[in-house]
Amino acid sequence: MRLVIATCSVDYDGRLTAHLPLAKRLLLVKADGSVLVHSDGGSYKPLNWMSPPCAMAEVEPDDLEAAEGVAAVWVVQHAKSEDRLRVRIHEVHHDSDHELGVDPGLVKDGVEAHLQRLLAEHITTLGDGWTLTRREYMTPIGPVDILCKDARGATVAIEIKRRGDIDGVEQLTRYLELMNRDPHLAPVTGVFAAQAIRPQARTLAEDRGIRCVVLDYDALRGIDSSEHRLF
Amino acid sequence: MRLVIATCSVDYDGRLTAHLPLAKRLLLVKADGSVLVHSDGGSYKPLNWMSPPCAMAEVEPDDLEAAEGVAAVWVVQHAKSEDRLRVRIHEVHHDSDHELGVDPGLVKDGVEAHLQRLLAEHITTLGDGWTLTRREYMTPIGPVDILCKDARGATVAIEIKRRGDIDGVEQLTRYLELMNRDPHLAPVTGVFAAQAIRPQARTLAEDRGIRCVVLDYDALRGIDSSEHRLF
DNA sequence: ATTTTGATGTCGAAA
DNA sequence: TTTCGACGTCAAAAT
Repeated sequence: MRLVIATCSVDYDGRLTAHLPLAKRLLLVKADGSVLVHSDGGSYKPLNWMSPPCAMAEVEPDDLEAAEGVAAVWVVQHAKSEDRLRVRIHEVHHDSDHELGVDPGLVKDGVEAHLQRLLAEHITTLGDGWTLTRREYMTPIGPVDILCKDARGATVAIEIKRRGDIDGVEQLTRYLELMNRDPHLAPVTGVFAAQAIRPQARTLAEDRGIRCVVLDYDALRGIDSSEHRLF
Repeated sequence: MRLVIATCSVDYDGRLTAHLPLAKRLLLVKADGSVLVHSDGGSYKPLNWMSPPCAMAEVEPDDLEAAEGVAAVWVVQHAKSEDRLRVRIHEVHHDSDHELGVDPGLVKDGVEAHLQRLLAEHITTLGDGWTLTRREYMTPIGPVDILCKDARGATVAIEIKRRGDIDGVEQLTRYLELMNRDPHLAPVTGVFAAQAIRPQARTLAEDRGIRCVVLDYDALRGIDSSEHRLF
């Protein structure tokens, strides 16, 4: 990985045409030849870039560029398309190279899916005598996370979110409206379960007669006997 | 902008939970406090990151971390949510700081918009006697780029793309189907106009009776008297 | 290999 | 401020 801080202008031509006026920026050249142009702000998206597979070549500035003070020109050409990037470097403030090796990669915990599985396996945490009917119960407008029955045998639909927000309550409400129109299922009550429930979401849910449950991920995981240290 | 090459592990906790095992990576700290973690490959998207507004604080490793060889810990906390990033640094291989200043920002040439304006102003390039009805003609499923009439007075819908691809033909087809169900408009024919049209897209379009037109941007701009060197 | 779907999407414009 | 759609979307899963 090569890191260059340089005063430069950049032109991209491909699916669109874009231009970056002369300014001081970070140029990041990765081992696969891809190039990122970053400014000191904004989001993680570079101002301009070239994705792999591509090749970076340093060429001599032409007469016009030389006259404008361009010291070096990078041409980055995509291998499979006509996309290309032209970086005109006026001044280099920093230039260093670093050997990084292959990255082991990101591990994403599917928290919502995991919560659903844990809660389904321990449905009695919602109340004694509760029984699981099924997970991912399909309806015409999408799957209900968990369908179960309470101690009295009444049907309950559960919506699970990592963060309990208004839109999750709205989603559960739509399911409940639909299911309560089905005489085989009605009456169906709702449970809104999340690791954290925002006050507005709680207010809305309770106003609609939906019970709110805050899930303790670690506690659920703790009582899960099948959890024998997977990683 | 601070550039650090370090052997580190990273944990993100927020909308999801994610973990990066110990490896040598680039840590990029921007002036606004945002942090990007990049490996030497992949796309322009970092392995992990924190978007502004956020604050980065360097804290002492706890006993457990110290025992594992952690030399320093960065905690990056988002200002408006519970999202946080924890970077455990084992070894620093490079650390440099650079003053970049404010970036003048990206200039995107709105080529498609420009093409639309130019073609609307020179609609007769499609045929003598053709007349413009309007640009951005609204339908319930979106705006038709240009609506016009041919020499015989029949309505024509034009879809304009920089690159003529299958999906552009599908889009125009949807418009034509809809408009031809309207007795006030029907019959409506279609023109698919682009700077370059892929063979598959041309085949599909012509199979559906849609005329394909390759636009010459420079020629259209050349005949445009209003184009008096804007930049 | 191709299509569809989700994203810590991001980003900008319109309402 | 919120909503909506497009993106140089990208990337993974499903077909």
